[in-house]
Amino acid sequence: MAPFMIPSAHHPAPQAILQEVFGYSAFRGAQAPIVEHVTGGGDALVLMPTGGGKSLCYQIPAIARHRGGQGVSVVVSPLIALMHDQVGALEEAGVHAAFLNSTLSSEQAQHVEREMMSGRLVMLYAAPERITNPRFLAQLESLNERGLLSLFAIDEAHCVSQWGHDFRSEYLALSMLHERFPDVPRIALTATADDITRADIIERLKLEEARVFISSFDRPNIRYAIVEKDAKPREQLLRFIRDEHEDEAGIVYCQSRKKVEETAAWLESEGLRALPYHAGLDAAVRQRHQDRFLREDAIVMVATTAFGMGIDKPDVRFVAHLDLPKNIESYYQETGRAGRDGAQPSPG
DNA sequence: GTTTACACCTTCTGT
Repeated sequence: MAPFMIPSAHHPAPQAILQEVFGYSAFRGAQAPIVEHVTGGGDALVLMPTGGGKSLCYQIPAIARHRGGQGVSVVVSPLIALMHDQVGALEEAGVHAAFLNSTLSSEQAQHVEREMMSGRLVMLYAAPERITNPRFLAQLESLNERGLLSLFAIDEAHCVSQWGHDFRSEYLALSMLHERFPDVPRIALTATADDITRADIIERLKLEEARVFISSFDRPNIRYAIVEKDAKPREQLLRFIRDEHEDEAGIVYCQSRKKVEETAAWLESEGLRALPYHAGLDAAVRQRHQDRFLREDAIVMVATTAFGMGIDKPDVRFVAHLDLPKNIESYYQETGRAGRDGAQPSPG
C-alpha cells in the first residue's frame, strides 16, 4: 500500500475520501497540499488550468470538515447550470449537496434551507446574489453561531474581477464574507488569472492572508496561431475549417450577437453544421444548441462569450476568433475549451 | 462599443 497522509486530529484523511467518494487512488498536481491547507482551516487562492481538478480542492475539504463536525460548506457559483452539474455529480457520488436558486419552488427551497440549517448538508451552492441577500446572511449567522458554517468556496473567482465592477456587483460584495465571518476559511478558485486579475481577486475578496497555489498554465497540446485577416474573413474561416478541421467540433467566437447570427447562417449555407449561441436567444434554443454541440460530432458553435463556462466537451478541436477578444485572459479562457482530452487540436 | 446572470415573491385598484 502507498504511504498515506497522516490525518489531523479531527478530520478523516483526505486520501481516504478521495478514494472512497470519488474513486481516485492519488491526488494530481497541487491538489494534496491545497486540500491539506484548506481542510486545516487556511485561506487559499487556487489558480489551476481547465481540466486540472479544481473542484476536488474544495469538495474534499468540505467533506472532511463536515465529517469532523464542522458543518456546511457554502460554494459561490456564477451560473445555475454549473450548480446543477456539480450538485448532480456530488449526489451521484453519495455526497449530500444542494443548491439554492430561482429554479426551485418555495417548497423545495424551504427543504434545502432546513437541510442547511440542521448542518446535515455537506455543500450548499448558490450565486453571489443569493449569498449577499440579507435574509440569507442572517441564516449564515445563525449557522455560524452554532459552529456549523465550515467553509466558503468561491468558484470561478475570475468573475469577481471580470463581472464585479459593473455587470454583477454582488461579486464585489463578497468581501463581506470575510468581515462577517472572519473565522470561516475561504478558498477562491479559477482557471483564468493573469497578474492583474489575481491581484484584483486578492484585493476585492480580502484574501491578502491566503496562500496562493499556482499550477502551470501550459496546455502542451494546444497550438496557438494568429493569422492576418484577408479581405473576406468569413471565407478564410471556412477554408480553415474545411482544410484543417473537416468533420470536427469547434467554437467560433464573435464579439456581437448580430455577427454570431450572420456567421452561423453563412457557414450553414456553405454546408457546415453551424449553430448560433448568444444570450439574446430563447433559453430553449440555447439549451438545444448546447445539447447538440455536446452530443453530436462536428458541430461548429458560433457564439458570444455567453458560451463556454462549464462546457466540458473533451474533443473540441479548434477555437477560432473572428474578432479580437477583450484581453489576454479572455483569449486564454476561450481557447482553453479546446483539447480537454489531451489530443492535438489547433486553435487560431 | 459589445457582451456576459441572478433573483424578486415587494405594489395598486375596485369590487
